[in-house]
Amino acid sequence: MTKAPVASAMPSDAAPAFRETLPAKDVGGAFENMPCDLCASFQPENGEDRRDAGRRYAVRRGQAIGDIAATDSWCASLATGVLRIDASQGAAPRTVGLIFPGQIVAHPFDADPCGTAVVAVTRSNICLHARGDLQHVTEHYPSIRRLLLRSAFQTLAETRRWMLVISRPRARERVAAFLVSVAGRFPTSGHDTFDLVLSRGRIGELLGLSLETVSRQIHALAKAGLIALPRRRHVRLLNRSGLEAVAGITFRHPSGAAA
Amino acid sequence: MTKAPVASAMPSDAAPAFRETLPAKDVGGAFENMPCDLCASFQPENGEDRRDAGRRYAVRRGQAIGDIAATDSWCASLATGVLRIDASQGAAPRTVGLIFPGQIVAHPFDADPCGTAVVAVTRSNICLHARGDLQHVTEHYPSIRRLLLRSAFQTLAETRRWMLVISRPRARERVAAFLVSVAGRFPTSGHDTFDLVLSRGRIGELLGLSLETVSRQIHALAKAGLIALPRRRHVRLLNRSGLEAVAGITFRHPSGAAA
DNA sequence: CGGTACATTGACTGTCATCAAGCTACGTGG
DNA sequence: CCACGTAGCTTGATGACAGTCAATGTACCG
Repeated sequence: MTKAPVASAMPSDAAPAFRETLPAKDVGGAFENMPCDLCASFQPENGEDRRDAGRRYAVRRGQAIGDIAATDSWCASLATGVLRIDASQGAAPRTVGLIFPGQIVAHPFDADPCGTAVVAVTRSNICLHARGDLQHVTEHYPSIRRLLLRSAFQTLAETRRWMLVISRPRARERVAAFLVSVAGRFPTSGHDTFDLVLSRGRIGELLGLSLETVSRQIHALAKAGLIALPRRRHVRLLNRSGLEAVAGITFRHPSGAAA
Repeated sequence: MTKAPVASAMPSDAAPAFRETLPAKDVGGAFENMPCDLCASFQPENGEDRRDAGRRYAVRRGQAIGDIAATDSWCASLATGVLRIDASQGAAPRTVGLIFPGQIVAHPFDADPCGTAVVAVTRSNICLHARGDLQHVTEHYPSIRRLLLRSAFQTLAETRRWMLVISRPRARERVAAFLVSVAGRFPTSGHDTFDLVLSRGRIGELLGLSLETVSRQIHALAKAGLIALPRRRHVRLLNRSGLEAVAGITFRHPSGAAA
């Protein structure tokens, strides 16, 4: 959690457009004014000032949210893109979770137990509340506070569900569970083809497998006719229920396409 | 999360003594009036009514907190004893986490994603906030609210740390990490001997190992001179730093003995 | 056009799950 | 108090599976 390379663009006003940490040309205007879950819950009729809403940023692939926030305490709502959570337990950082659009990711308020960093896996648009801002908002805005608390417990429950996946003895089941989980996350995946987002190595980290095993299992699932592999990082579901049967779990996400 | 066998003793007043779900003779008076973390944070000087504090219960071994609360939404602070969190992802319930004294355990506010139950591993004393109570308290008591939010993120961080442990390829490391973790939890363990709390089988669930492997690894650690096994479920640390080295992690818990 | 990061494939070894049998501790009831 | 039953634990043998090492292959980047 270094705070060294501060994002190039610093927030200056509260207009609801994504701030840039990218060259301006890379920014699609599509997400400007798009309300994030946190901001959408502001209730002006209750005297809540919309200008206290978080500041929006476009985040580069590989960029850490912590660097943008430039404080040790922040919270963000993900509008588009995918983030990953890396935990560095002393040694090499390992990916321990993913954040998909609609989810809220909060960085521990006081102490960071093991050094976790939140990094953009793809180009992402976030709505960020930095330290002072966040404190002020959670004190005075019950709706935000509720949402944050609820999100925390939801994330906790999901993490526990992942523990069940990871503790499976067979690699096949874990990989299948990962695929089902990611597939269920993409609202855009009407046509059953989706981006795997992570490299084989990072999938391995997440599942507690070696990258070779991940590769082999993905291809084994393809040979079994459950999925197709149009590109290296893309998967098409040929038999979703079959895949869920292998995974032993049906992931159902509140937001996004039904699993 | 069945709500069938409601605890025998129902809360009736707000006196700060542990309510009984046990025959009265089994109740030590030692914990009466002992403040739980949640209640201790009440600030009467700010107009917070201490009578809104949670109700206290002594919980039998094997009893589910959900049965006592008799609602689908509650939160409890553990004074003494150990609780376990069981997640039943469709099939057989598996233990996915432990709760030690000083920790707060909250049951999801609205939806329970995978059916998790919180069960007493040993005889425990808890301070329980049930549904309506909880909502009222979190609305009107900033200190409680803060504590709850903080606790949620802390638990999340710990759960993520467990993911790192579980995803280790070697069984030896996982078992060692479990021992180090439990050892660090007991404030009473000044003499380095502690109760393992869980059966081999449940440890296996938690670590994603078979019970036979757990047994073998524990004995292997004993043969290596890192621990001694005075009784089946008791462990004495002979070489804590050596054990931590095998585990690859030093667990440090905010409350309880230093790791 | 070369470089780099990622992915695949193969061979081999170590570890762990599984099956199976016996053992210990503990509680219950005769 | 002892006999017995059960649940949990230990120990062994075996085979499948996943990690490791290594080499090759492929896409994407400048």
